[in-house]
Amino acid sequence: MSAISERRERERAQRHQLIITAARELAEAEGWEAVTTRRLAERVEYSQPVLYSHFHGKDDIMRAVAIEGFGELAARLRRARLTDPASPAALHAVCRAYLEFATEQPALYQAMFMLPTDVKFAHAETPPPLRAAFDEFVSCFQPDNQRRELFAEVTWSALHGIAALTESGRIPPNGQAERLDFLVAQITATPRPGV
Amino acid sequence: MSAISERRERERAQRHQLIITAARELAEAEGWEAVTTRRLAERVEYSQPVLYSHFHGKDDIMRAVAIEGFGELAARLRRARLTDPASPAALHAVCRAYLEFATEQPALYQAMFMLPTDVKFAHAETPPPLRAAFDEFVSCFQPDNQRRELFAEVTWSALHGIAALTESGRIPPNGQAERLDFLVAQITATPRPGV
DNA sequence: CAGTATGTCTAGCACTGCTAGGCTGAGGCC
DNA sequence: GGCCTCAGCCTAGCAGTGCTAGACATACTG
Repeated sequence: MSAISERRERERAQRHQLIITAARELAEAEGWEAVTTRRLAERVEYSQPVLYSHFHGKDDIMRAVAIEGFGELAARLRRARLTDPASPAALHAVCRAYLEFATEQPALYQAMFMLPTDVKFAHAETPPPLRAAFDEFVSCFQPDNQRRELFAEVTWSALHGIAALTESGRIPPNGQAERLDFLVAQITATPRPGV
Repeated sequence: MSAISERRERERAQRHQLIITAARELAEAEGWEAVTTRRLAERVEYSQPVLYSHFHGKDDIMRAVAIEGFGELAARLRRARLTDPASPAALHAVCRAYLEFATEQPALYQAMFMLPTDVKFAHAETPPPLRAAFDEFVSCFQPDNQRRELFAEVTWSALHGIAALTESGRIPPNGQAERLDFLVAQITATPRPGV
């Protein structure tokens, strides 16, 4: 009984992950509007109700995909920051890594940052990987900087703006490098007094 | 015959606008997911197919709402810029006006900048009001600045990031003034050499 | 071997965007 | 004035959506 239920739980966990992966792949291939419960069920070779024995609904599946993405993003930003930890270079590397992440996996990025969600941000229940990703931005600034969090918040916002407007075709995709260079230069600049 | 068809055309135009306004109000009151063709038809007191004699589909109605918004946004940014045309103050005023616009009319802002659209941005077919809104940002920078467009693009992106992440609850709504002040200070700062 | 519990599926609900086809009433012509 | 035409509108319905109730089968338990 113990071994059997263990095996079942294992299979169940595998299927749980299978659903998440299938949703993610389908979204990446054809966009989130193509991810219907029917198509997803067909892809994992089960009937629709099986999805609902693992998740509360489609939103819940998308949330799971998003959380998976937060972990990957945090790892990627960390790697970028540690590759060149000198102050301005680190920020530049992290920002570039962020934009690359958004460009390479647009559907994943959408689930994380663009589609409606009830994942808590900047809150006690914030998923740790999400907090970790944000902290990578914070760590790019000097520890004695008392406004690091503000710096990080605005940097992240600006990157998200660039990523979101590019992805939806609202700003042209070329010239991304110039935008990145300019953004980092200004964020690390010393503001002229009296403004 | 002429007078009659003129009256008809007038009524038709009125109804066209009525649909746009109803969609906008409904979206603002209950969000875009509540704007269904049935509810919208009920609201304008016609049957569903009438909507399709004015617009190609729901997307087309949302596009019309968005374009209406571009005009209002452009006017608002222009007013803000001209109120205090001195260089850094103008940029600050325009940015604040942009964020206020996004906050006060979240559904309209969504239709303009967040929901999928096929409106052309930075393109020959770009709706003039949209181009005008962007030009308000460009005009905040000195005419001799050869990278004005880049400045404007990044400024706009950063504002959009702040607006989008705030609206979806991904960054907390308080502290918006600090973000605005910081952003404008950095955009107008002189970058330190050699970065 | 009977009974239970678990897991899965079929079928269906209420909704979505959208459209085909019929009806009605007003306009134009003799 | 009376007939015909036609534009405008509506009812009804299609295919698809997320989600669920209830039947069924399979596998474990006493």
